[in-house]
Amino acid sequence: MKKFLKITKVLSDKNRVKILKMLQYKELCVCEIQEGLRLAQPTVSNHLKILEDAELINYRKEGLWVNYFLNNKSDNPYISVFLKNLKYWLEADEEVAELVKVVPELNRQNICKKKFLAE
Amino acid sequence: MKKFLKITKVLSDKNRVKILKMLQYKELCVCEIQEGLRLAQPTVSNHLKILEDAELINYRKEGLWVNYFLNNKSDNPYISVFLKNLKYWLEADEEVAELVKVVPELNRQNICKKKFLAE
DNA sequence: TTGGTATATAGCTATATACCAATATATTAA
DNA sequence: TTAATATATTGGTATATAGCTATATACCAA
Repeated sequence: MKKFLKITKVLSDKNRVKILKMLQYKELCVCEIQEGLRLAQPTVSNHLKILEDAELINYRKEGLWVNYFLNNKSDNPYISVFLKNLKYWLEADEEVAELVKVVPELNRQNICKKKFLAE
Repeated sequence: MKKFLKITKVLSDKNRVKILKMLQYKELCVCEIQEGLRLAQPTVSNHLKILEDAELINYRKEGLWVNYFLNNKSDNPYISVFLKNLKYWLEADEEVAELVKVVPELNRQNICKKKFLAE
């Protein structure tokens, strides 16, 4: 029961679901997700930690960047079923469609450069 | 997105999931569910309202009793998929197994009589 | 080492929610 | 109508959580 509730609770937040939808398209680092969601960086990091703790996503480090990706190979049935369903769920959602449209264009160098230039 | 989040939020509470598992076996009135969950009656009513608002369950009135049942015929894919999966999910869960074991024995007359005699 | 940058953690606040007791409502029987 | 009973609603409290700012950590380059 605990495992099931953990997944449903994690999936009951709009921004976490959005992150999962973004990650369907490619591995993303924190700043790219932040750029997509327009949230404060610690807020994004916290959501990622929650998703990772629930084993819905994993990450690999690449220098300063931390790349997050979907845990599509989980042997937890809740996780695999949810992730599979999410692949086609919410595709028609306006907000999600808007969001994933920009995912291919997200570029960490540009984003970080933007931050730098903003000062 | 709203519809999806409503379902996941509703399903992220242990007692609400337990109610759905109980209703797999038969239609139940509020006092029978209360007897199974050992919660205060208003708490149970509130959970039922939340489940009904999310269209995961429906009810029909039968005199003083209100019988709740699963909305297995929903055309909302989130609802139908979740309810279908729940049919076999959590069957091995100890707490759920313990709970559903008593469902066939729940008897509204006895429960209400118990309440009466308890005074 | 030091400086710079991406991410993580800590601490706080505002809001949401699960629970209960008390009360209100709805239905039936007398 | 009045009494009895099953359920719903209201109001209060304790806990959980999503967001933020400020700060710490991790990693790379010079």
